[in-house]
Amino acid sequence: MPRSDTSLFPPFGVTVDLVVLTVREHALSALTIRRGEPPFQGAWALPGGFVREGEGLEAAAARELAEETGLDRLPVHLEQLATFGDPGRDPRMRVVSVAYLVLAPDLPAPRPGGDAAGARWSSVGELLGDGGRLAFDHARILEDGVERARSKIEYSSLAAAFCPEEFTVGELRRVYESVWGVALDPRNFHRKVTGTPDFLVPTGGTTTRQGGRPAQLFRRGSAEKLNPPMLRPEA
Amino acid sequence: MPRSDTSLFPPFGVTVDLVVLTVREHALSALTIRRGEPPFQGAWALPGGFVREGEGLEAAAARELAEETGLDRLPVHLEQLATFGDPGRDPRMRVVSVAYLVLAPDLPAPRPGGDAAGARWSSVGELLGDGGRLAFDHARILEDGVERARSKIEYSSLAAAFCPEEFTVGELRRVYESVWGVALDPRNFHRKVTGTPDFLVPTGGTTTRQGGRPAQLFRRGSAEKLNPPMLRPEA
DNA sequence: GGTTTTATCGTCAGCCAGACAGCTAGTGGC
DNA sequence: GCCACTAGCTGTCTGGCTGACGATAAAACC
Repeated sequence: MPRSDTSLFPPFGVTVDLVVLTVREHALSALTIRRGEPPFQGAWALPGGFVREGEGLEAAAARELAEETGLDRLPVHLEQLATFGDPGRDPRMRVVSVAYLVLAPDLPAPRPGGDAAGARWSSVGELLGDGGRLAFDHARILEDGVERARSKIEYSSLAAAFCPEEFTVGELRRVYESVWGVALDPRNFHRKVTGTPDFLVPTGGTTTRQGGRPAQLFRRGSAEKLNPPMLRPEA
Repeated sequence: MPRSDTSLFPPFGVTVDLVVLTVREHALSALTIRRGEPPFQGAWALPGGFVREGEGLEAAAARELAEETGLDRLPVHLEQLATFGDPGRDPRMRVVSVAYLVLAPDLPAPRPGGDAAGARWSSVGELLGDGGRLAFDHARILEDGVERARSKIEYSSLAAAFCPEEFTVGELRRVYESVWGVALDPRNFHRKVTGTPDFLVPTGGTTTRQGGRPAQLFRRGSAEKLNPPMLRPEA
């Protein structure tokens, strides 16, 4: 079975699929599009599409993200998630899909592009519950993306990717609470994040957009890892 | 650009590549094969090969592992690592490679199979240093696999995958020391691993194969996560 | 028997997280 | 203006865990 004889091996289609997560109204939410064509016509699916000739995988993911959401030049986080290639996962042909995870701040309503008949944000609870039937194996992909996000904010500063450029400690705490689905003690959380060097940089400004006493505004600091990590309550 | 029109999109070759790690003689080592055919004929590379029609990705990885090493039915750990698909990474055609990570106990010498002209274990230090030139982008893949292994033994019980079925606390400690390249305090390590519930199960036996006072033998317990994690010294 | 090697048990101080009290400074109702 | 309400911020205490390291135990080698 010489590896160099490439003609003996079957051609695959290669796609990228995007798990785009944000926090909206206290709920971790994912971007979905309504499919305009078969298969799964009319069903909701993760945005994605075929990788083009001569195009890198991450470049394809960035292109699809821009096409589906108009998210260009926005400071979002994009990383490879995993690859799904079970035979039969796409009824048309053998397709291997490289999934990417995108973490974004709360965005304006998405504008459908490409072949999508619609686009919207839905809470991952609904998408993964009984009601939401995602096309292909996209429920599985979404699950993996959600779990990656949940575990990654423990030991990295990635939670700030869900926040606008300037944010308060309380807003950051509500991100953690929404992603993990738990309540955190505001005082201990404050001590933790302000005590980690280079995690948050005060901008000097304050805001009262959450009501109550004015809160200091911060920007993301240079620290990328959280050591020791933020502990997720076991509950 | 309708997604359903599959004929417009270029065909890709899809391969799996394996980062097979073990601990030999106090050094984290990886399995490499010598390529018998162009491109990179005569160079060392990670084992791998094309995914077959109708074959799942993980199944392809398991098949290649068995072909290259005869590692069948052995209790090794296998997980997907990442996918590499830069245009031009394979001079023959557009190839997307799904890398898998395998953690195995110290094994007998590998027996080359398939199209390999040779197979051997080399320490990752040599492979990634100046001397070792791996074919394709395999150095990058190996780096990612090593980093995954290093971080994963922090918070999971995966380090035991490098040990034989029965092992001592000291042997497990030497695994951590070899993978991280640091020295750990034997007393604190002993307290940590024996104090974590369901991590180690005593078999009742003892051994002196490491010299010194006889040590208790243990088997892997049911715990898969280590909470709180084993801390890697920053040095 | 003495030395060496490795395993195992203890002790102690410091750091950190969880629990929780108390105070501050805005908004909005009356 | 006063008062409730909300949210931010500071501080204290305690228990658990880690790192540093002393001491003992049981084998092999000389």
